[in-house]
Amino acid sequence: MQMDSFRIPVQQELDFGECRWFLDRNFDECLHVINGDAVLKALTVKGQHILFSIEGSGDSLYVKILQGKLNNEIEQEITSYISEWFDLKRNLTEFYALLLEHEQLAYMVKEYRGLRLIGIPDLFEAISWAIIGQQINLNFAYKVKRRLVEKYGDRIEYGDNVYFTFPTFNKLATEASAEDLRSMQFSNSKAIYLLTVASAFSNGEISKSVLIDLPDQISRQKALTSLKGIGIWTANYALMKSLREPGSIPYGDAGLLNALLAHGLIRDKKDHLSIDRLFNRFSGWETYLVFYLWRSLAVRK
DNA sequence: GTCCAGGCAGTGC
DNA sequence: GCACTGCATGGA
Repeated sequence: MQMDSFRIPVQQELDFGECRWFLDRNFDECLHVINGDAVLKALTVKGQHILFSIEGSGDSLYVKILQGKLNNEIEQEITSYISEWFDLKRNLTEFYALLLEHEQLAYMVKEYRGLRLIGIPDLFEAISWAIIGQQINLNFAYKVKRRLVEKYGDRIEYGDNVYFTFPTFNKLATEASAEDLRSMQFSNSKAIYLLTVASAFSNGEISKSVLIDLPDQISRQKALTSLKGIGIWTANYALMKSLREPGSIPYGDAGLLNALLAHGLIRDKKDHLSIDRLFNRFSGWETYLVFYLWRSLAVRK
């Protein structure tokens, strides 16, 4: 019998249930599916359409290939994708120590322990998702993303369901027009932003490795914000989710500000002093703090 | 009708 | 550099 599965050992503290729950949060997510204890995801790996499921089991993740052929190369690619996605290599001890020192936030250690900062390994996807999410509520943002993904992403059918991958920049750069995006309820400007970014990726002007090769966070930020439609929020969101820059705070984020208000950590949304002071206490862990604050906004069913 | 949502570009100092 | 203003698009 063919073994289409493998395990990824996890050395760090991980509560897969917490992560899985965050991946859903009652939103209409189209890029993965929660099925019982498992998370199902489609990816194009080395040109091959792969559908896999992940389950947490003790000190490892159990990955099963549901569609596509497993070989060493594919296993490596998927392993590194999952490792990035769930930030499996980071030791959170220091972050939890900092949280415990904070009166209003200490509870998070107990509540959310083992929740990893869920990332978006594909930089183009991270930026696109940020652009879609600019200044609109998340429910609507997920709807728009679904339309985009269902039209331009790769599809994999399995069982009674269809699974999608995020569209490639080449596909969007060559096949999508502003009018196409408008019909999916992109605003005029966002349609332009997305196409601009797609062609910037397409002509090699920007990519994950281009950014990684830059000397520091500031220059990465500048490289991103030089593109029309990418402001500080979008740039830092992408750096946080895709490059995992620990200090890339998505300043001005509506959810972040609401969470800070809800915890009584700022007087109002312009209380920049308190925000800076808080993040200074979490130096090196700023994005983890942002992520846990976002987590605090989501309500369990 | 009003307010808000995981903002951005432009302007004025 | 910063604060403020207009703008865009829906949803509650």
